This record gives sequence, C-alpha cells and structure tokens, in this order.
Amino acid sequence: MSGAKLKLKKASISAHKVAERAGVSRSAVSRTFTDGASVSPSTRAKVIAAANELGYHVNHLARGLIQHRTGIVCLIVAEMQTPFQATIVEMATRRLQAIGKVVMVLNTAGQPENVEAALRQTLNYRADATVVVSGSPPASLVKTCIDNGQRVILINRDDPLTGPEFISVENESAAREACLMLHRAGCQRLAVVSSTAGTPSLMTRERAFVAAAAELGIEAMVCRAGPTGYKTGADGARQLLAASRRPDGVFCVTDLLALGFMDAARLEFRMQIPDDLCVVGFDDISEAGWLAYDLTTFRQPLSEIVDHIALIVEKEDGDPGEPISLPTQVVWRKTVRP
Amino acid sequence: MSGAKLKLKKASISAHKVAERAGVSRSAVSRTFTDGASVSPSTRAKVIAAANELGYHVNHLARGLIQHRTGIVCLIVAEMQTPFQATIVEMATRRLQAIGKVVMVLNTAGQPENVEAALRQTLNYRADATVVVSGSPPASLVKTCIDNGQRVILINRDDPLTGPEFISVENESAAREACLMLHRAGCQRLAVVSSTAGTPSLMTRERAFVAAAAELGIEAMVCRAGPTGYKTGADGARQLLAASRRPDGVFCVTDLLALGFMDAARLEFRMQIPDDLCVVGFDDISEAGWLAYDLTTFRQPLSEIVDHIALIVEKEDGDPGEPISLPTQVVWRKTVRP
DNA sequence: CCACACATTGCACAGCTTTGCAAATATTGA
DNA sequence: TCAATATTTGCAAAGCTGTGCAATGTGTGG
Repeated sequence: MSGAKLKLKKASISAHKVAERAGVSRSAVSRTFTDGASVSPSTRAKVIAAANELGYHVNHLARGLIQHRTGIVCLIVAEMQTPFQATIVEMATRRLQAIGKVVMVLNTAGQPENVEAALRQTLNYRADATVVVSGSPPASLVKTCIDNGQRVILINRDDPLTGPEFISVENESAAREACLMLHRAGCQRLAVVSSTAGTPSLMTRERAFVAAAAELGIEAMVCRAGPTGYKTGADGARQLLAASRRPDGVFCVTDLLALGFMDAARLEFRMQIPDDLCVVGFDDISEAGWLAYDLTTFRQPLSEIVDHIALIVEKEDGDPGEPISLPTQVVWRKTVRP
Repeated sequence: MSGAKLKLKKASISAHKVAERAGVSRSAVSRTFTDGASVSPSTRAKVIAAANELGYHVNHLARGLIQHRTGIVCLIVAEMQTPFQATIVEMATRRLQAIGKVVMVLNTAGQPENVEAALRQTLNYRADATVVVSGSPPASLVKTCIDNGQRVILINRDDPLTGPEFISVENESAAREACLMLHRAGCQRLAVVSSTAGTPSLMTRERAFVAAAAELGIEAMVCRAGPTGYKTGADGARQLLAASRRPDGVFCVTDLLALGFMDAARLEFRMQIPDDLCVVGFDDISEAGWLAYDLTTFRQPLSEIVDHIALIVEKEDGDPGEPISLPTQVVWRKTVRP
C-alpha cells in the first residue's frame, strides 16, 4: 500500500514565527495575548501587526495544556432535533459563549452506552465542565471527572449520585397543580399521557399527577404508548379516546405529547378543546404557542437554568452546592376552561 | 483583594504516572493507546490495568499538538432552536462522531459579526474542519483557515468565495417545480412568502418561483413580513389574505413559514386547505407531517448532506472538490390538490 | 547626579503527548 | 547451539504555550 499512514499536516503558524517577524521575544507575543500581562504599548503594537500579517491565532490547546483550563464545556444530549432539547442547546451555547467558553456537543444518539463514551471524551479533551442533559452517567466516571477538577452538572435528573451539581425544576408541584387546574375546570375523568422512556423527570410528573388525583378521590388513567414524542401523544389519544370511558381532562408530561394528543383528538375523534376535553402540557416549547394549539402548559425556566449553569462553570471552588430546584410557571392559554 | 488571580487547577493524571505504576516507560503507555503501534500483549495488559486504576485518559490536547489533528470539527450555526437547524445539528453531530470526530458548536446568535469570532475560535482550537450553516464568513478568515490546513464547508450558501467546499440543494429547480405543482392544481393567483433575512438559499427559491410564474404569464405576489419563522408566515397570511385579490396558491420558502401561514389562513380567514388555498413548503421538518398540517413540501436531503460532510472531513488532500448540489424530493401530502 | 522604585523584557522550564531511532529482547531456521 | 530476523522497548526531541525569576531599562525625588 502506498498511502501507508496519514502523515503530519502542515504546521500552522506559531508564536515563535510572530516573534521573529516582530523582532521581539516569544514571551512578548505570549504576553500580548494574555490579558493582565505586562507589555509596553509599542511592542504590543508590533506584535499585533505581525500577528495580523501572518494570520496568527493563539493555540488554545497548548494554552490549555499549561493552564489546566481549556475553556471547553461539554454538553451531553440526545434527540437534539426535538424542540425542547434544541432550545436548551441554543440557550446554553449562547450563554456559555458569553462567558468565554466554547461548547462541545456530544450526542448520545439515544443509546445509554454512549453516555459513557461521551464522558470519556469530556476527559480526553480536559473540559472545564460537563453538562448532562440526557442519559444517566455511570457513577464511577462521574467521580473520575470530578477528581480531575471538572464540574459536572446534571439537568433534570435525579440520579442517586454524590459529587455532581443538580439543577432541576419542580416537577412534582407542577404536576399537582396541573391536576388541580383540570379539577377546577370541572373535569371528572383524568388521564396522564407519558412515555415508555422512563426519563426521571417525566416519571416524577406522572406519579405526582396520579397521587394528586388520588387525593381528590379520582383514579387517573395512565397511558404510555411509546417514546417521548408527537406520535406517542397521538397514539395515546387513540387508545384513551377509543375506550368506553373517555377522559375529559388530560395532563401530558411533555408538550410534544400534548400536541400529538390534541391533533388526534380533534381530527380523528372530532372533539372540541377545551369544551369536550381539557389538555395541559409541560415545557412551553414554541409550538405550544402556535395558533392551532394555544396550549396551556408549564414553562420550564430555561433562562434561569442556563444562568445557573454559567454560575457553576465559573465558580472557583469545586465543591458541589445544594441541589437547585427551580419553580415552573404556568402559562394560561386556551386548552383549559378557566 | 485576596483572590488575586485564578491559580492553576490540580493537574489531572498523566501517562507518566501510569507508566510508573505499571513499571514501564512512558512510550509504552503511549503506544498502548495508539492503534497500530507495537506493544507486546503483556505490557499492554499491565498498562491498561494501571490506567483503569488511576482513571487515566489520553490528553487529546497534547496529542493534537503533535499530530496536527485535533479531531475537532466546528459547526457554525444560528437559531438552533428552529426545527430545521436543530435537525442539522443532530444529524451532523451523530455522523461526525461515528467517524471519530467531536463537534464544537459555535452559535453566532444571529449577529453577523459573530461569525468572524466563531471562525477565530475554529483557528484557536485548531479544528480539523469547519462547517458553516449560518452566516457569511469573511473571505480573509476563510483563507486563513484553509492556509492552516482546515477544511471549510459551506452549507446552502453561495457566497462568492474561492477555497471552501460547497454543499447545497437544488433550490432553483425545486422552486420552479413548486410553481408548476400549484399551476397544475388549478391555482390562478400565486404568491410566495419569504422573509426579510436575505438568506441566499431563500432568496434563490423566491426568485426562481417568481421567474417560473412569469413564464406561465402569472405575476406572483411576494410577501416578506419579518424574520424567517412561524410568526412571519402568519403575518404573511394576514397581509395577503386581507387584500382584495386573495392568492389561491402560495409557496412558502420554509416549512415554518408555511405552518404559520396555514394556521392564520384557517383560523383567522376560515379558509379550507387545499380547497380554497394550496400551500407548498420547503425543508420537510417533522412538524410538516403532523396531523394538523400534512404539508406538501420539498425534503432537503439532510442525510446525503451529512454524508458529504463526513467525506470531505476525512479526505486526505486539501484541494476543494467541485461544488456539490443535491436534488430535493417532493413529499406529496394534503395541502395541494392532486 | 544619585538612589530608588517601577515597568518591561528575555531566558528557561513545565505541561503532556507522539514518534524516529537505536538498543535490547524474542523468535525462527538450520 | 548459533546466526539471522523480527518484535519490543526506552531515549530524546518536537510540538506550542504561560510564567517565575533575574536582568535591563525608565522615571522620580532629593
């Protein structure tokens, strides 16, 4: 074989060359690009001129090597094409870039075994912090990350881990509130539409709703027709509304489920919302506000979540703070009678 | 002030330490984790044991430093919360991870000046390749990237640049086809709803549709009511349908625009689709397939696009190939009369 | 004009890895 | 058993940067 093995690529231009061109020492160019360092205005000007001519850019890899801070934050996530996850990625990248970080997105592609691989990448690239949005990380690897000085932040997951930071929303109180809202609207037969995914936060919502209904003396039906998504919501409607005893108030643990449920209920069962049927969602994705839906739902405090992420990433000491639990806010629209 | 300046963090564990522990040389541990290198099975076993005990992970920063390949691919993108962009990010990360790369997402947050900053990050981290999905990169920086051995790939952009690779879809023929579809369905008064964003691919679709209509002797109305998104589609409907001469066939250059248009047309103007009004979209985002819409649209060949991205990223030589133009596929659903 | 404080600069080392080269060891064949 | 290969191993250099330390230059007050 001729192509033996991939050879080294051409080296890109280094501080050394800039120094030569500017007629200064290599330290000078380093200091020019390190803020807070001591350089005279005249040499700084010479360095910057030379750097521009040569197209020099500081090598953050080498810098990270010696400073033990790379500026990299890893985001472990799956199903990024869904509105909620996509919004998290959008907001997190934006916020983290604003504090000078750069984010590496690791897609677990829904396979649980991939979150381990993702965590390994986090270590390989010596990320300053790791934010896990999807999947349950193995405890041992989380420990390794923390031992290496990384911040580890778990979003909306209540794995029984010690070490990482937790940020989640108050799923329980929201789900109970959803139950009350439907009850106050006069709904008699309640149901909760969930998924087979087993995501911790979704399970919490489901259980809390059922418990709250029980306290009102109502046995809520539970429907899990597939993975978390639009189609499962529609299938849920087909199951629940085909039964003899149709629910007249449903809580969908995700907006996407709610939208699928509504579409099937209206188009395949000719139901009027909110007259025949009240629907409550969760997340407040932008589709929930579309004219065709106008879904009453609970807004996840995404802005506060990413604020807290940024805070933790910038924090000096590594000891984890108390788990953070943020309140949701109900967004009243038109799918529940007032 | 006590906190003077942030000090070095604790160093993570290095190959040196695992070498000590395993009782071998540093080279041996390096070779253990470099495939194709020559290590005896016995020492390899000792090294792996020691590495596991210590939680060692190869430092890809240092590795990248000497190999001149970091395994990093940057993805420059904006508006990631929109379905189409989100899907691109999802698929690209998945595909690139499959070939051993890791992707850094740079969010330009819609500000054109930020794409320059993003490109600089690309250089700072010595990315192997940069994929730009949103925004027009300054020619000079693109040149610097290429000079440094990076692949630069522009998606759906036809900036007049020389050097980068181009991947786009056949916007023109699709838009002409859309016009014919509406014409064949018997539509007399055509309109195209677009946005004020000025995105190259959207402009191409808009112009091609108008041109095709002109060839049929029809003067197509053009509506640009705001940025590319759902609300602009709805506003477009409000403008076009409030006029005395209502269009009966509209081409929306984006599915999101189409969905907004449909909702407003149905709910605020009581129009029946496709009886009173035919609608064609573009992208085939998953919402287009929802029961409430069932939108006839053009599917972007995303899978092929990411395949080509992967191919270019892995390519050995750096010279750009011919611009790649991929055909779209029409997805017939229910918003156009057959 | 001198002593002193202060800002700037250069040297050299550290940080972690890969890899060419030569030495050491193991394997094979006669 | 010995020579001739083939495999494995260690040394040392290279890749690019930040920074402590000492040396140099500049400015100020008396």
